[in-house]
Amino acid sequence: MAELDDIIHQPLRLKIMAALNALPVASGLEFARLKKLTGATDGNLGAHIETLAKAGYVSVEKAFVGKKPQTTVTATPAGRGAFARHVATLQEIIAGRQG
Amino acid sequence: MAELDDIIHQPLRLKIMAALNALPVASGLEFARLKKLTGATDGNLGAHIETLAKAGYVSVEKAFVGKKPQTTVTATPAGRGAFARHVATLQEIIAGRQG
DNA sequence: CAGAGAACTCTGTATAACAGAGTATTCTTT
DNA sequence: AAAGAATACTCTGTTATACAGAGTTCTCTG
Repeated sequence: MAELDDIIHQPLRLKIMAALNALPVASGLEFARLKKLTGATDGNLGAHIETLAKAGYVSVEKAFVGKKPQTTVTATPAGRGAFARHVATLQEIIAGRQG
Repeated sequence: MAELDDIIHQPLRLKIMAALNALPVASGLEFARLKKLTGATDGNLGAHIETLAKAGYVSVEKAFVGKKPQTTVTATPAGRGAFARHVATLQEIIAGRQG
């Protein structure tokens, strides 16, 4: 049976990757938006973003916008590829193909 | 964002539920077949089946067939419902609907 | 410099996945 | 009856990690 990507499979990270993957290539989401979207505490969210970044699935850009710091997270091509494969594997399992 | 079913989300249990869900209602799979399908060790597989049984998602029937013990696992209506909801939630997340 | 806001980093707790060892049950063979 | 084989557990110890919340860093404002 097909193997799922452990990095992506965790619910919070799956949500992050799905949200980023739905965006046009090379655009991202801000930390605050992701926090609202996922409902995670900021410590926890930061840790998961780091896990994704270490895997090379997202890139993180920090900047000051106006007077406030802003972190933007963007899916990398590798991240989009891994997400697509993960989804394909999920669909295969869900469909009940028992090969 | 929609919440996933923790019981079902775990990879091994997802595979078990998907395999059982694909069968005609009221038919099940034997322990040995599930073991082969998932690649789990028997201790681990037994533990996951118990978790699913405790949640009311599967029923477990033990019998002797010929000279050998045989355990058959079957998805309950509740299990099928939970699986369907879980899949719907997954699809929603994967589609990137950020509501 | 005090204070505010954003995004961390760190720490401790709790959960739980997993492999592998040992056990119970049943039948077969001797 | 005792030994052995097969199936499916149950138990144990290790390891990983999710998570909340506290404390920290960085920048700008007043």
